[in-house]
Amino acid sequence: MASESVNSVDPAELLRTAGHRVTAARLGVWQVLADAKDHLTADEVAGLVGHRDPAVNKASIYRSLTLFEEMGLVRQSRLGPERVAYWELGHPDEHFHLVCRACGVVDHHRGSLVGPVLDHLQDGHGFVVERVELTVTGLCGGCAA
Amino acid sequence: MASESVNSVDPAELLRTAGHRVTAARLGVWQVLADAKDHLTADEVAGLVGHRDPAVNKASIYRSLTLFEEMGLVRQSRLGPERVAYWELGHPDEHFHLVCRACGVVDHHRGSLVGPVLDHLQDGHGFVVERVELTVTGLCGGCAA
DNA sequence: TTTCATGCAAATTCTTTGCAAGTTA
DNA sequence: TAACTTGCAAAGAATTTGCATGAAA
Repeated sequence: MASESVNSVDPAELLRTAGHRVTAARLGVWQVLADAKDHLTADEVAGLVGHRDPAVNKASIYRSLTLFEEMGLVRQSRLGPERVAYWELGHPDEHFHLVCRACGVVDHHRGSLVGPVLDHLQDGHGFVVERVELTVTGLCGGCAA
Repeated sequence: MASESVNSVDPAELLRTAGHRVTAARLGVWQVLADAKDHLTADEVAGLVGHRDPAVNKASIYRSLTLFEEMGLVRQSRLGPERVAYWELGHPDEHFHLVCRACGVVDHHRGSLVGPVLDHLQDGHGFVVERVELTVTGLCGGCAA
C-alpha cells in the first residue's frame, strides 16, 4: 500500500516546487476540491472558497483551477451536452461519470473499465493516451424504477 | 444486411412524420451533417449551410440542431475541456472520439469498446444506459512520432 | 524590491430568446 | 388562413483578459 491519495498531498509544497506562489486563493481552491466528494462547477468552488475568504474573486478561482489543471493535478470535464465545466482533483485511479438524465445526479464510478480501451489503443494505433474520459448518460436506479 | 445508414434517410420524411415543417434551414443542416465525416461546431455548420443559402441565420442553425437532437437523430458532445459543442448525425454503431492535444485533430473510432461498459452497468447497478460517450485525449501518431 | 497574483470590471465566446415578419401545410 | 419558423437583435451564461494595486519570495 505504498500508493498515496492525491488528497493527502500538500498543495503548498506542490506549488513551490513548480515555481508558483502559495496564495490564499490557490490553497482555498485546493481545499475545496479535496473536501468535495463530487466534482464541482467553478461557481460552486467560488461559493465554497468564499465561506472562508470572502475576498477571493471568481477570476482567481478560474485562474487557480486552470493552473492546477496545467500542473496535471486537477481535471476539468464537460458532461454530455451540459455547458458548464466540472472540476475535480485528479484521481489516481480510473473512474468515469454516470449522469442521470432525470434527476441530474452525477455518480463517480471507479473501476478498470477504461483499461481495455487503453490496451486497444496502444496496440498499433500509434496514439499516446494521456486521458480517458467516459460519460454514461441514462436513468439511475431510482428514476428507472 | 438489413440495417440502413442514418445518412441515407430522407430528412423531409422524418420531419413530416414527427409533425415538424420542412424548411430550408433544417434540410441544409441535415445535409451538412450527413456530408461531414467529422463532427462540426454550430459555427461550422452555419458556414457550410451558408454556402448554399446565405440567408440562413445562426439562430436557426441552433434551433435546427436542437430539434434534431430532441428527435434523437443528432447528438451533441463536448470534447474534454473544450467549450464549444460538436454536432454529428447519430451513428447506429458505437464509436468514440480520439482528440490529439497537439494538432487538435479529432478522430472517430468505431468498435465495440463500449460494449463491456454496457454489460458491466446492466449487471446489478440498476442504471439504464441511454448513451455512452468516450473521449480519449493524447497525442496522435503524427504528433507523437 | 522585484516579480508574480489578485481584484475589479470590461470583453469574449458560445448559445438562447423575444418578437415581428415570412413560410409551410 | 392558421400555425409554425425564421431573421434580427438583444439577452444570457460561462469564462477570459487588461491593468493597476497588493502580496509573496
